[in-house]
Amino acid sequence: MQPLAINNKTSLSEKLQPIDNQTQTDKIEISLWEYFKNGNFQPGDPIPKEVELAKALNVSRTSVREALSRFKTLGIIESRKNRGMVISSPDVLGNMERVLNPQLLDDETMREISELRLVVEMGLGDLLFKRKTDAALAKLEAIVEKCEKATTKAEHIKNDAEFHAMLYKISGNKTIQRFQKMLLPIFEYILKGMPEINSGETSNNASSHRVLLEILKNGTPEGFNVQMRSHLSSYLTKFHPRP
Amino acid sequence: MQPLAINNKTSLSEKLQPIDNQTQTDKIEISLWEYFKNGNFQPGDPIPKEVELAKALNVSRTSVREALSRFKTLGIIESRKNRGMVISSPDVLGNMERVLNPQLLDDETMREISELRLVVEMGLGDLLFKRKTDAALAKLEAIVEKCEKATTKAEHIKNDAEFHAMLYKISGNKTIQRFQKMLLPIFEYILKGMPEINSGETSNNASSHRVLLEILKNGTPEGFNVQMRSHLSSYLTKFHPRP
DNA sequence: AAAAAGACATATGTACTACATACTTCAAAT
DNA sequence: ATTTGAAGTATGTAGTACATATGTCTTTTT
Repeated sequence: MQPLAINNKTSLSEKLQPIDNQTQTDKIEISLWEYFKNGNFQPGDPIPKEVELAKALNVSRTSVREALSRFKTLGIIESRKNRGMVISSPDVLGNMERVLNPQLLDDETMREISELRLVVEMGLGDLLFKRKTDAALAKLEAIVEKCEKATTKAEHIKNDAEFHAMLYKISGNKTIQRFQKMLLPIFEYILKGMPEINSGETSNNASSHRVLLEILKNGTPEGFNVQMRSHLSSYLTKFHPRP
Repeated sequence: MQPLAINNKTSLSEKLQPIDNQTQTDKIEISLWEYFKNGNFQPGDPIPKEVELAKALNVSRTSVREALSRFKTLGIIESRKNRGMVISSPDVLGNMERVLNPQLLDDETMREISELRLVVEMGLGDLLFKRKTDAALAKLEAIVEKCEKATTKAEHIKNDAEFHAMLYKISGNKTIQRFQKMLLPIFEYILKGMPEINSGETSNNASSHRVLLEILKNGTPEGFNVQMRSHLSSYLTKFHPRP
């Protein structure tokens, strides 16, 4: 009945390794990771059949399937009916996209993501100058003109989105383009929670767009960044007003 | 035996919709998505038991488990032995992280990711000025001094990484910090494939770091961005030398 | 009466079996 | 030679049984 003598000066977690709390499937997942890594598998390479893996690992096909299912979810393997399973090239952003849901994320994370969005946009100048073409600039100009003609608030918002979307397109980087598009809903969700920002600031966006366009045509990356910073500063100063 | 009369002028794919090629599990996944969305589920909320879901959807528990397994992999739900399953707050970057593997990604994607990394870094100025503290600047200065004293190439590389890591830390945005850290291996992998870049340019990094530090202390975000751009320009010009 | 111990119930995890389905391959037929 | 058909194969789905961990309730102990 006497309790075990314990040295209270060292934390328990230092002395006690957590008992094998991993599920069978977790272990299999780890084993497969190692196997794929060491085997130097590349996209297109076939992997052994489920039953073979089950036998080799001495576990049931059920558990192997569950582990493989995780890889499938991440897009690391693909399976077709008879061909078996093959390593595939995952969609880097796809997994993130499925999870970017305001309902699920906490506010802090979403604010940080919104900031990231702004940071990307502010750092975009060089790519734009590197990749801009006359055709692209013409399209951008058309959008700017639409911006200037817009009257309702809804129009302003829509055109603003279009303007920025066009910028990403000009960047010539599809990953960045998709990334920004993904982040947009989060950004807007956070903005909705900040009433101060929705006030009349939409009107000067139009002129600001015109300036950005002109700089992009005849200016320098430095100038563009400066202008973009002031274009977005109203957002940035509102984020994270913490000490 | 006579072949069916076909209007050859319109392609088959326009007239024939591809047959429902979704697997049972796919359908269940979609149903569950809807169910979660409409049910306004939030992290911590419990979801029905596997058998109940199976009954309600009129499918086997096996398939329901596979669908749920996908949500678990994405971090949208968690399961504990008897408590059942609960909605959870997913790790936005975690899923991306598991997939950022040079072995699996194609070169184009990795180049785009490397560019994204640079873009983020170039857009970071404002956050740094917003969040910098004397303590943080002191730490940064210590790193700069280490940079200046470094002699071997390995030291240079290590110190350089440390300098930039400290910048992200100062940004006060843990998501961005993690994001950059994730992207680093891809960035370095791409760099390895560009021999021109590895040449003597490491030496002037040290002085460049000193300048960045001084600007961060007494300068402006604009000035910082300009300097950071020139600090990174050697990388940027090498990326994507396409028409 | 409070606390500890034990028994029971429950939901997920694992295993095994059986069959369905889609795709490949190869042989036969026209 | 092209098409048709049959057999084989690996994944997908279903169902059953049991293991295991956790929570709950009851009983016992002090």
